[in-house]
Parts: sequence; structure tokens; C-alpha cells
Amino acid sequence: MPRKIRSFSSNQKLIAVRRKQIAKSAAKLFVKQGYDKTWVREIGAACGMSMGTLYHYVGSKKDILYMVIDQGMIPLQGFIDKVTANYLGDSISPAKALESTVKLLYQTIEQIEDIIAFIYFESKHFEKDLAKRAGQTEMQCIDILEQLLARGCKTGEFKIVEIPIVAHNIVVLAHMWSVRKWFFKNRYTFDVYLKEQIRLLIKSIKAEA
Amino acid sequence: MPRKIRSFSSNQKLIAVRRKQIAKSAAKLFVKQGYDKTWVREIGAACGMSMGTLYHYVGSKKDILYMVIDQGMIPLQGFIDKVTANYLGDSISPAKALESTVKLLYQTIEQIEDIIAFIYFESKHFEKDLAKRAGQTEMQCIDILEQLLARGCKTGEFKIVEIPIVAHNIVVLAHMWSVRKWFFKNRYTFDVYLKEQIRLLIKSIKAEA
Amino acid sequence: MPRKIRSFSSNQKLIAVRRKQIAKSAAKLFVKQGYDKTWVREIGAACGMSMGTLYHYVGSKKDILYMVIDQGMIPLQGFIDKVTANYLGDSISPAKALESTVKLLYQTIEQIEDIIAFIYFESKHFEKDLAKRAGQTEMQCIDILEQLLARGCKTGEFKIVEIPIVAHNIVVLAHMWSVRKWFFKNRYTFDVYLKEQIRLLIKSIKAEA
Amino acid sequence: MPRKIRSFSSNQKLIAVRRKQIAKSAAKLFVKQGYDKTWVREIGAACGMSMGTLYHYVGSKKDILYMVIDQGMIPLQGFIDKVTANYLGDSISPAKALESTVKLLYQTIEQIEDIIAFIYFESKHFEKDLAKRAGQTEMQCIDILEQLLARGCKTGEFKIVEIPIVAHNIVVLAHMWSVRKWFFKNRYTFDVYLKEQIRLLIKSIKAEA
DNA sequence: CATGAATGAGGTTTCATTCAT
DNA sequence: TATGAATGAAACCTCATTCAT
Repeated sequence: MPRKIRSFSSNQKLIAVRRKQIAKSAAKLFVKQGYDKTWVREIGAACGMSMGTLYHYVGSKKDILYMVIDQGMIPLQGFIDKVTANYLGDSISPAKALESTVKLLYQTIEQIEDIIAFIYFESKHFEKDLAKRAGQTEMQCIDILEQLLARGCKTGEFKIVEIPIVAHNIVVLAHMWSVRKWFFKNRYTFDVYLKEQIRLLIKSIKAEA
Repeated sequence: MPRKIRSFSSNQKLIAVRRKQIAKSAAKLFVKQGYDKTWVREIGAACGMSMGTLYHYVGSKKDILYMVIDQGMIPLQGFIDKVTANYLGDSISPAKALESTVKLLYQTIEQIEDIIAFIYFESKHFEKDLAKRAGQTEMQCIDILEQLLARGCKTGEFKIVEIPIVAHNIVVLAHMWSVRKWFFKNRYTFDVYLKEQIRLLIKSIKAEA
Repeated sequence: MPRKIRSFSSNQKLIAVRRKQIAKSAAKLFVKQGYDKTWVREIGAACGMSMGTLYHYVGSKKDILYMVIDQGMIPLQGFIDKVTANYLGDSISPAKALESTVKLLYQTIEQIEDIIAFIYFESKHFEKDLAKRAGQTEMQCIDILEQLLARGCKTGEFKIVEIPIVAHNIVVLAHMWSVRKWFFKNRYTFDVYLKEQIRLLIKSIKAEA
Repeated sequence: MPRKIRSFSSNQKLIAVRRKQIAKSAAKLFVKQGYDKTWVREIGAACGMSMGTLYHYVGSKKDILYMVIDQGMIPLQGFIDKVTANYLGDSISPAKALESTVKLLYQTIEQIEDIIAFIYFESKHFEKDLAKRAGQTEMQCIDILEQLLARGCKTGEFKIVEIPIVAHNIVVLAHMWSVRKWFFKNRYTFDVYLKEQIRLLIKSIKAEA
């Protein structure tokens, strides 16, 4: 259920084009400066629209924020779809499926690392509505991971006491690559970080001989 | 080196008392509403001071923010001191020392969970100065953990490829109890969360037989 | 090198118009009430702009002060140009040239008497930058007078021991018509004041037979 | 008629002592920073009184300003008395009397140059009442000079068209040593300035042979 | 007689949104 | 459909003065 956004235009195609332009420019600015410190005027300038024009396609600054978050979540939706299609079935071993899924998750999150960091730093200022929207996609990711972990436990490959905690850890540690860049930037490449986290994860959950 | 804060009073004891009152009230409001959305007037009202009075003990709103962060860091400093005194020596086995330290870290962070969450959500808007101040304490925690992990590797109890990543994970997952309350609140008690994270940690790093 | 002043408009012509309006209204108010006791709100009201509008064409109250001073200095710049063009050459006798120049100087200063008085009363509170800007124009006037006086000394028409003091006296006494209106207003017309000061000046410097 | 200043004390002697302390400290601060930018708190600190104590001897910040100006005018009153006693009679030649008087005037004003500059820069902010008070002393000086000049005209030593203008010039140029220090400081000593101004004055008014 | 903690009205500046052209 | 000038509420900080002790 997308947020209803006011527009003074009736040309649906044009609306879509303009909104995508707006969201793209706004995303960059929001990420760089934060939501509050970005002026609508700046967003307009960044996408070559006057303020009047911008307000023809968008009802408020909040609307733009919603658009940015929604745009940002698209790759994660892609991740969910892909995993659901490929890794949730019984055809692959749980360990393999988990590893592939985690790898894909990390890569997806790295793709949108700016948005991820932005959400961490600004979500407090989100209205309930928006926070829930951002949280939902994430919950779906956790959900998928829980399913994979559960399957591994059932087959005896994994031994886990609290599946939600493990699933949650996976997601959070994927986020941290973006959120705590200041710590990792000069220490590791993404590939090393990913490989190491997967190693630790597997070791922590695999059933012992 | 504490930040120099202006005061119009010369009664050091009173200054300390008032500032503690201010920091306490401000912390609550900052955590609830964010820094920008909290008015100085509100802080004054919350601690029963007029704005004029408040500004006798504090030079600016920024000063209050510094005080809040500094106050918040005190328990963590205590943690650092305690661990340095008790667990860094050779008298205890690395595994025991690590477990005690992690437990203490989690408990300490839980104590100041509001501040921790606040820092996560607002640090992006902090001035360099303040960000560094908040980051420093955390780096000290990571540092201590790295030492403990290194000792465990040397004795052969642990087997770790990238110590900084493990240390970092420990701290981050401790934070997450505060930052992502919305996820855990209705699922686990703090004790279960703590116990489970420790179990996962130990399993992920212990040398295999 | 004019001060860079922020504006949110890109219509240069409009900016110029609005700024002139603002400077004009502000000048009146500054002169009447002083800088500190004039509110930006008042300036806005005086030129029919809301505060928001005013701040579209001006970055700060200080900017307005700069504009007022710069506007005020324009006639003096005109004076300098005119004298440089007409009276600094050898074509006119030094006495004639001096007399014409002083007359023009007095008339110019009378034109901007409000600004002159304002600068006397407020320059102490100006930032270095602005004080220098206001002082520079005046130094140019003194400089021109020194040249004229020096030429008169060379031709033997004048006999002066300390040229800078005489030049300085000329400028100061021209200012005084503005600064000390309370003394002269009910005693003399501008023309009598001017004529008399010129007479005294000439007598004080002319070489005796 | 001195301004009536409120006091909570009834010990007249103590009142006088305290007020003198206050005026002295305040004068320094007013001169250095201007009236508005000097806090009552600062004045208190500068003369070692708490704000409460200060307000026992003084009714308001304005009162302090009055005291400072009145204190500052005392040397000028001395000048007036001395000249009245010594130079207004017929016993000395007008030229001699004028020269001595002008010299004394310049010296007196130099003594209180800070206050003189302060009055120039701040008098705009004075209430009518105070402006008049400061102006009155000055008018007395001008008056004395006018008498001396008039006598010289009567004896035929001077030839002056507009006596008030000359008298006024004398006073103003004496002030300028204080007000425009930035111009003279690096060019002349006080003695040279004084001597030169007297020479110019005499030449401009003496009757020709 | 002395103290200094408390008060609170008042001025500058920001920036999302509207609406006439 | 596009423009951008205009609006004005809202928030930080200052500092003279009072009054309980």
C-alpha cells in the first residue's frame, strides 16, 4: 500500500518520471546532509526543478522522504524475491543455501549502503508509519533467514537455541558494514569482511560431530 | 579534557548539581524526541528551571548535548577500568575472562541503553569533536576485547582469523539490545539475549579439539 | 571588492531593486535609532517586506549595515572622481582648485549627512572590516586635499607647516555640519557655514605678502 | 542639578565611596567595549562588588552611565573655573589669553580623551537628559572661547566674521585628537598637534596689518 | 551591609509551503 | 505545465534587575 502523494498533474507517466528524478536527487542529499538539513530548495536545484514544479509532483517534504525510502528498499525486495525463488526449497543443502543467501544479503545491502546508514541515523525522526514501512522489508529478510536456519536445524546440520537471535545477528552485521564504515574502511575490504562473517556464523551454528 | 562550559555562578558545587539536573532531564528528552526537536525551554521546564537559570549553568544547547554524552559515557569508563583491573592479567583463563567481560559490557550498555540508542541515531549530526569523544570510549572497549581475544589465541583456547571483526561484533551486538528494542522487547529478556549471544560467540571462536 | 551577500533569488535586477529598498529604509532607521536598536522586523515593515522576504535578498542584519554604508559612500566616490578629473591638474590655480574642491566636499557630505553622523556614532561598534571600508573613502578625500595643498605650497600661494593636519581639519569640519547639527541648526544656514569655513581656511594657509 | 540616584544605604559617605569605585571601573569598561556591550555583571566584577551590592548604591545601569559622564566632566569644569578666574579679565592681551586658554583646553581634553571619544561614539544612545548634560559643559567651553574671541575683536587684534564658528572649531579640533586617534597616532605627538592647531587658529583670525 | 541565584521578555534567523503569473 | 517571490511561525540566547538569605 503505497503512500498517497498529492499531485497537480494528471499525466501519470510524467508524474512517475518526475518523482523518480526527485527521489534520486533527494536521496543523495539526505544521505550526505541528513533529512532536516536538506532544504526542499536544494532538492529542486539538484534535479533542475523550481520549487513550484517540484510541489506539483509531490505534496510535502515528508513525501519525498517516503519516496526515497521506498526506492531504497527495491533492491532488498529483489533479494527477497530471489531467495524465495531459489533457496527456500529443499533442493539445496541448508548450509549451502544459507551461505548463498547471506552472501547475497551482504551484497545487496552494500549496494544501498547509503540508504541503510541513512535509515539508521534518521529513523528516529521517521513517523511511525514510515518506520514501520522500513522495518517491514527488513523483517521479511529476517523471516527468510529464520526459515533457512530452521531447515538446517531440522536436517541436523545446524544446532541453534534461539533462531531469531541468529537471524537478527546476520542482518545487523550486514548493516554494520555500512553503518560503521569509519571502523572498517581502513581495515578490510568488503570481500574479506563478508567471508569472515560467514565463517564465524557457520562455526557458531553448525552441529558438532 | 572536558569541554569548557560557561557558567555565571562561581559556586562549583551548585554548578555540578544544576548541571547534573540539566543533563538528566535533557537526556530523557533528547532520547525521546531527538536533539533538534527538543527545545531548551522544554529542558528547563523538565528540570524546573527558567531558561535564564538554565543558561547560568550552561553556555549553549550544544553544551547540554556534550554533558549528556559525557554523563552517558561514565558507566562505560567504569567498565573499562574494572576490566583493565580484573580481567586483563594472566590470572584467569582467557575464556573465563572474556565471558565475564562480555557479560559486564552487555550489562553496562543496558544501563545506558537510552544514550546508546541516542548516539546511534544522532551521531551523524554531531560535530567532529563530539563524535570523536563518543567514538573514543567505544574504541577503548573494542581494544580491551581485542586484547582478551588475542590472549586466548596465544594460549590456544581460541582460534580467530580476524580479531578486530570479532571484537567489533561483540560491541555491536551489545548495542543492538538498545538500538533494536523494537525487535527484541517482546521476544526475549535481557538475560536470555545475553546468554545466547555469549554462547554463539564462544562457539564461533573456540579452538576445536 | 564588495561584500558577498547571500540571496535566494537569481533575478539580479530584482535583487538590486530590493536591496536598494532595504538599504534606504534601513539607513533612515539606523540613523534615527542606531544599529542595535533597530530591529530587522522594523526594516522589513519600513520597506513593506515580510521578514522572510527580506531575508531572501540579504543574509544577515550585518549585511544590511554594509549595504547602508556602501550606499552612503557612493556620493563621496563621485566627489573623488570629479575632483581627480577636474582639479588635480595644473590648469587651475591651487587656491581656486582648493576652494572648489572644499565647496564640493562640503556639499557632498551635506548630501549624506545622516550617514556621516551615523558612522561617527556607530563606527566604534563596526567590525574591523567595515570600519576599514568606511575609513578608506575618507582617507582618499584627505589624500586629494593633501595633493591640492601641496601644489599650493609649491607654487608659493600657500604656506603650510603640516599639510596632513590642514587636510584633516577640512574634512573634519565638513563632517561637523552633520555631526553637530544641534549646534548649528539654529545659528547658520549651510551656505554661511560653508563660506565662513572656507574663508578661515584660506586665511590660515595663504602665504603672506 | 545632579540626577537623583536610588540607594538602599543611608551612609552618605559610603555611598560616595562606592559610587566613585563603580564609576571608575565602569568608565574603563564603557570606553573599551561601549555601553551596550558592557554588562552590569562585568562592572561589578571589575570593582569587586557583587551585583547585589552594586545595586545597593545605584538604581540602574543608566545611573552608572550618568555617573561616568559626570565624573568625566569634572576636569572640564576645572578648566572652565580656571579660565574664568585667570583669562577672562582685561589684564592679559586677548591673543595671549586665547593661546593659553586653547592650550589648557587641549590638555584638559587630552586628559579625558577616553571619555570624550566615548561620548562621541555613544551619545546617540544617550537619553535627551544625558545628552544635554554632556552638551552643557561643552557649551560653557564654547561660551568662554567666544568671550575671548569677542574681546580680541573689540581690541582690534582679531578680525572674525562669525565668532561662534571659530569657537566651535576650536573645541571640535581639540576633540579630534581623541576621536580620531587612528589618524594622528602615528603621525604627530600631542605637542606638535597642539602647536600646529594654535598656529593655524591664530593666523586665521588675526587682524591683518 | 552583602550576596548571587533566579527571572523572562525580546531580537535574529531559518525554511517548508503557497499562489499569482 | 512551470516559475520563484513571498510568507511567518518557531527556537536559541542575552542580560538588566530583583529578592530571599
